[in-house]
Amino acid sequence: MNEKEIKILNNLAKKIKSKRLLLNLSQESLAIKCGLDRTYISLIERSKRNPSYLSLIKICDGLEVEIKELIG
Amino acid sequence: MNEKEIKILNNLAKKIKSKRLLLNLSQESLAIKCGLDRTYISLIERSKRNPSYLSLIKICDGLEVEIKELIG
DNA sequence: TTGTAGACTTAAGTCGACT
DNA sequence: TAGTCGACTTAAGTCTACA
Repeated sequence: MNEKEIKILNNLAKKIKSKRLLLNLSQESLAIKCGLDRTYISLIERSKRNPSYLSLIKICDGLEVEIKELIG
Repeated sequence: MNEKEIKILNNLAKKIKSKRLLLNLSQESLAIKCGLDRTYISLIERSKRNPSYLSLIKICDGLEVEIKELIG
């Protein structure tokens, strides 16, 4: 994983976390809405994981946003 | 993998393939541009794989499109 | 509430070879 | 040129538990 990729994941992480906080959701409640694991949400928000396309979509659903808002 | 998810991957696959053909690229030449394996491009175009976020970005780079064009 | 760690299962992604 | 297969390595994603 090179510098550019790390930056991309950092950017995604920040957006997910800020959207989650806007909704006043805990990592756990977001995880439940997404159908993903809480520890996994934690990893993503710290740029430790490169989520799959389908996982990204689940997270968008949980955050009630369009994918475009997370990756634009 | 449920029906909805299969549909999502089918949609992605179709868009990738059509963009690739627009550029007159073979799967192999796209794979080289992307830095991914040819057999993997083949799998994605047949909806057999759920690519990671970073892989999606590589594919967009190879296809010279914005991500929004593939997932919109 | 979140981070982290370890152990685990499944899937991503590579590679070589053949049709 | 593209599909497929098998074997392989790495990473995604889950789960329990604790600071």
